[in-house]
Amino acid sequence: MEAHSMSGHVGLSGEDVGDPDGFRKHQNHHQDIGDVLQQVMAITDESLEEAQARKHALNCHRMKTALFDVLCEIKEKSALSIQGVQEKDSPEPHLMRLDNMLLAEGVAGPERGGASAAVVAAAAGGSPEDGTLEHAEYREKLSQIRQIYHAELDKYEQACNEFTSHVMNLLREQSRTRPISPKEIERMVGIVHRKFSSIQMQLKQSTCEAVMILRSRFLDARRQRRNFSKQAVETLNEYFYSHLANPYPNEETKEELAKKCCISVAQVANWFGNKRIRYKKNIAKYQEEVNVYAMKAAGDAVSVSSVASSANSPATPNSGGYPALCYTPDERL
DNA sequence: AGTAATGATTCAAA
DNA sequence: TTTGAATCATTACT
Repeated sequence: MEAHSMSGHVGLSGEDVGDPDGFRKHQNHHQDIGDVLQQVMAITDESLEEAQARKHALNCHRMKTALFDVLCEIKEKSALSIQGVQEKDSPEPHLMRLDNMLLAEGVAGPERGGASAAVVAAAAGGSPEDGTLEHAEYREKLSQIRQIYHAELDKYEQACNEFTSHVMNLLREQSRTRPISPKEIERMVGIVHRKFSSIQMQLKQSTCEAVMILRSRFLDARRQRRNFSKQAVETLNEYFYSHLANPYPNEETKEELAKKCCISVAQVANWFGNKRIRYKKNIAKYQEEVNVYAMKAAGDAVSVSSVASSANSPATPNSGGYPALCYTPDERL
């Protein structure tokens, strides 16, 4: 009687209240289900063998199909909420950036020579011939990073696959006792993959950092500075001091100077940038240079005019110590 | 060795 | 984008 009243809420919908047989059956079922649930709840406290045995027993239980149906029903109802929590597939712009960078640095993607290193060297304004020798060590280190990167990546891939198949086996096994749709398995696999890809991203991140450090260590142009030739400095100074009022060569002039000095336009721009600020900072220090180049310019003018007008003018004083070969007319010999 | 000179880079401002 | 300013890292010199 108490059982009846206790479980009244279940029996309310039943039309079999007056049916003793049906009632008995119902009661038995309730007790049965209670037992089964008890067993299920206790399963975590048991040893593995016991649990396996219990699982087997449950699978063979006569109520199993009924339980399964109940689970299916519950799942059906909660399916909506699961559908609502659809995983949003974020495109991961950060990951894309890392990938692109690794590809650009030659860490990811196909094996290749020091193409990127050469490009970087050229962009930095170095002369093209100094590339290969200086970058041998760089390439070696880069390939080390590359090797480690790929080894790690493979390891992660393998671990991911192992784990995925493990999870899938587990789910398949579980699908015997509870309803699991392929979609759910797919979702779990997706979660696993995302976890592993986040680990991969860490690897990519640190690889990127390592490459950046390596790059700044070896490819930084400051580390292989070569002074310009005397002739180049001469040419640049000539322009600078003869345009002291406005030492800002336009693009065309820069190109011209670059060609004359066998350096890049960027280097010309650098030189003028440095020269302007350093001159301005300490004009007194550069006064001597000002005089030297002023005299030179004057000397040039005289020399040119003398050549043009009369071949036997008084010898121009070669005071500045500038290379005579550039200015001495051949007819002098 | 210590220091000055020098080419390159970075970053803010115009 | 270009420039100025500060700074870095190397080379040249004493």
